[in-house]
Amino acid sequence: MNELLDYFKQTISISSEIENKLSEVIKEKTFVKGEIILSDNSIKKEHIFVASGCLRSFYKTENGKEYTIQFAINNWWISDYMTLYSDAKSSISIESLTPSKVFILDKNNVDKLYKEHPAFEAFQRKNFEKRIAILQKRILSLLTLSASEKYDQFLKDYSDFEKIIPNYQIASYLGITPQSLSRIRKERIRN
Amino acid sequence: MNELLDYFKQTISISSEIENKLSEVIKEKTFVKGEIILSDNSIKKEHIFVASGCLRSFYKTENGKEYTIQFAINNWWISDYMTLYSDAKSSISIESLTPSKVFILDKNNVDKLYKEHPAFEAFQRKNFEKRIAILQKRILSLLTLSASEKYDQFLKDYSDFEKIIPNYQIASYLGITPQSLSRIRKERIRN
DNA sequence: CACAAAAATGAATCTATGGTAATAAATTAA
DNA sequence: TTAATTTATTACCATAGATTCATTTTTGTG
Repeated sequence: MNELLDYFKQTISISSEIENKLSEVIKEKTFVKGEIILSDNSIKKEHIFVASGCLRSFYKTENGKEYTIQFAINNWWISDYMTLYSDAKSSISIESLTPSKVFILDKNNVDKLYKEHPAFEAFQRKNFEKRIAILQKRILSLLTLSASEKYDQFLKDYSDFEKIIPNYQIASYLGITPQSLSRIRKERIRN
Repeated sequence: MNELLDYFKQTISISSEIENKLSEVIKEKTFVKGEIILSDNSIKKEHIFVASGCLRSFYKTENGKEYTIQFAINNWWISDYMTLYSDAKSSISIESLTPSKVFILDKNNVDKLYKEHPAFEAFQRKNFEKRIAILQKRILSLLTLSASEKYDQFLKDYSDFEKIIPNYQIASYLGITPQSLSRIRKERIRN
């Protein structure tokens, strides 16, 4: 059972020839809760597809503070886009918040895939368009919203799995402290 | 003289047949300083390429506050990505900060282009990768940096044309008030 | 279960940045 | 050039959210 192939097949038709090739380059891995999938000193250029479980990508400052870039569940991609697509050396880690199963694709293999199968390129181009819109929206949120409003937005955007994620990580996604988030939550219970 | 064609030709080879087709769908427009290129109630889905001058895209809240999403000069793209690529109705405007010359491509025409000429799709896919890395980087800046540090980053990222942009717009890009920016600048002169 | 570790909450300051308002400087228009 | 308008600066007070530190609650493990 390969959820990634299923995911592709939802949108593009895949010949058995392509399917075989894909199966060769897709690496399936499973992780336990808390396990690190990609560490911040890695130079690996990989695309990560989540089949099950919940993952988180985050940046860690010199003094140990963590900032969450993204959460991801079933059928989401999560990767270190700065390492993948720019020369900026980033220090992003990806960890598994729950037991998880992921499929990992090496950048080189994906690049080959684009060349050999234009349908993948089109597929990915559309994916990227969606991602750009999402990132843009997040930037606007960060610019315009208060802590409480950002939390609202988060609850809406991640309603599917908000409950799995510890509050201190939600706070690190919103750019606020766990204490602030706690205060906001308290306020809400009152009202 | 069509700078957009030159821009394409830097990366992909363009037959005279494609060139003709492109010339048909590329609309050249010039704007004076302060002119609005795309207004926030427009539903137009357009890609905008800057040939000369400096443009700015921004979001305006109900109470009139402006938040700058992006600046763009020569050979940059600037568009309302949320309108282009998601159903989220956004209220983004694009204005010309200087006299400018731009090329406008309708979304439909671009989509056709992808279908008919895979090289464009590949080209755009790579563009999008870069853009994703840039947006990711901005999100990290907004999450981790102080006002002063964000200003530093801005001066680095936009060093080419920092001087053209009024400070109150820089402030709106950083997510701070003009007064705060002024304070930061004063500090720097002192030191 | 019981203990240890991690996470969440709470309360008391502190501080960076916001808001307001007045003035000065710069730009634009006449 | 001058007047009008826009932008930038300054100062003073207000406040959202940070920081610090203690306490409680939850989660994980032998």
